[in-house]
Amino acid sequence: MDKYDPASQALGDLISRHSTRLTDADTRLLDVLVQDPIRAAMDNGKDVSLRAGVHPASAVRLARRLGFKGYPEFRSFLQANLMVGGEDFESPAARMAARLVRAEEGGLLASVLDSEIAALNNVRNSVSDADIRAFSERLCNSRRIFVFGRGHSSALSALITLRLVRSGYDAFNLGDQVDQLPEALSTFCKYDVLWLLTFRRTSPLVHELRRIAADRGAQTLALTDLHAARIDPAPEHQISISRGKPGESQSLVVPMTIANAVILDLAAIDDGRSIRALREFRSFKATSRLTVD
Amino acid sequence: MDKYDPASQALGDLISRHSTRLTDADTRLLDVLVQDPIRAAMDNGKDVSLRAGVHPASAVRLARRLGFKGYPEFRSFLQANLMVGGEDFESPAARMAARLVRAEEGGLLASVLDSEIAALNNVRNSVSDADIRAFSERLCNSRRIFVFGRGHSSALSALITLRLVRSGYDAFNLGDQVDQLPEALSTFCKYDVLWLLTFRRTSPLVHELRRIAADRGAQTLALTDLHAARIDPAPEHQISISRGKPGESQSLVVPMTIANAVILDLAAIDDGRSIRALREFRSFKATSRLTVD
DNA sequence: CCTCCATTGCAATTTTATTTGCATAGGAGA
DNA sequence: TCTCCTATGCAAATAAAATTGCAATGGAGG
Repeated sequence: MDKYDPASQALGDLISRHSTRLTDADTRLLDVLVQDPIRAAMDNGKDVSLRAGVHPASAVRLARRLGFKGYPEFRSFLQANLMVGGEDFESPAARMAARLVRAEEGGLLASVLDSEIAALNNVRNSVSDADIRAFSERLCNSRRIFVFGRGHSSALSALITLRLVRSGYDAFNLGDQVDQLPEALSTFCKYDVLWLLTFRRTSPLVHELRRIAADRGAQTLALTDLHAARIDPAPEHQISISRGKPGESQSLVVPMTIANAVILDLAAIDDGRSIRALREFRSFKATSRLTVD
Repeated sequence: MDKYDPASQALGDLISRHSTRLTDADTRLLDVLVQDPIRAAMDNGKDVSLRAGVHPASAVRLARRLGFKGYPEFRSFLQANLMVGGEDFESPAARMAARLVRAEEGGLLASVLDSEIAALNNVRNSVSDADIRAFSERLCNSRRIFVFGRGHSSALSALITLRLVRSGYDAFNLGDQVDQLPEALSTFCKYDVLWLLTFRRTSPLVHELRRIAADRGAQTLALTDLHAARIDPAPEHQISISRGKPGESQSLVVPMTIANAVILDLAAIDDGRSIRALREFRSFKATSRLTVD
């Protein structure tokens, strides 16, 4: 890595240009600032000066000496410099703006693609591997899995169910059998897992299902967006997707991708169960006359 | 007052824990915070709320709802979180090292996201706006639309059908009614459109459907990947996705995104038909007791 | 249609951060 | 030693941020 931290670099410039006029308190402050540019960019003048062992007034005076109107302006400078360098520091907002510009001059497809890509990138900020693992672990330890989604989400629940079944799990798509819901629900037990999918408005049915699951001790996993997320009592684990800016993807791409990650992780932790089931399914398909796929 | 250990609790956890009590203003704020965690950690409550388009008071209230004593304490939490989870910080070298380590020892979600994003980017090379338009024009001029997909694709065909119906088109998911296939097919006519979805292996059923459509003069649209068997006779229009290297995304994200683009384009060329139908559907949903979504 | 309740914005208030006037300490030069 | 000058801390003043009471809004349920 041939680059220095942009903050200390820019600050270094500033320091050398004013080096003749720097006092003792200034030096101690700058030490602290250079040592930890991140904290420096976040902390207020009081905290910084306390850490430097000088009076808050000295922080203000340093800022003015360096040519800023006051301490807040100095801190803004420090913050701006933190973001300048790394390509991964380009703010999501800036990235988004760039994409929007491109979308305007490009066609419809490009703009849809950009929007989905932006949404996927946002997932990095709101979902962690630990979330994925929490889902897959509960699925792995379950006896049966019930998946439920209405509206657009029903397509997703069907897909998830299908994939889980192919991975060797006893999965059921509750959306397929709304008329037999009572029958299915009456057998809920604490070894079962309920996987809810809900975005935007949350159907009362979802609440009812969650309540029943809670009563019978079944674990509930919820994949939702921030807008719809109001399930009570709270699910054992919930992944909430940030809704993004208006006009940004509200498609199922993001939840589907998260579901895919969960199912993939499941294969990594279930000691070959998924792999074996998939292999078996494949060979069955090859020898059977049924044209499934 | 609940305490959260910054080292182990992510903002995402926090959100799911409290998801039952999140209001609309909360959601908008959290969106802003999640989208740009770095700025979020630096900005004060006023700036954040302005960017979220809500009143500063709402920021305070969110912080309290999440269990902090006030906004400053919440911001401290955000800052601490950045440092812990944030390979973003430290020196650039350390940042890079941390990222490599993470990529090697898992980062499952990141790798899934990367793979999907790469696949979406590939679409730019293999699909054009003209392709999208070819699909949407034929759909627009059709009397009825029959959508068909098997296996994983059946989830996609269900979704496409649902969206077309909501956009005011007479769309039918043939996958839903395999047992009534003959009945449906016998009414095929030249004003109908058959939309086929097939990836990897192509089911004989698909060939049969295409043949029937050809016999009866119905137009056929096919959304496939390059691995799918050639359909004979060739569909009136076909979009073939190049699926990347093995191991790269074979999910439905790409075809779903293309379908979304088609349906979006449809709304752009059908003189308000889609828009009106969607509006009507929305108001119907609002006044009806049915909990569809 | 009305009532009740939750949510939100506004405005007033409190709290915190920043700035400045002033006084003192230490150092250089007459 | 005295004077002048700069740097610093202290404390008061000012500005900004955070909080809270209150009222208006809108939606759910009677």
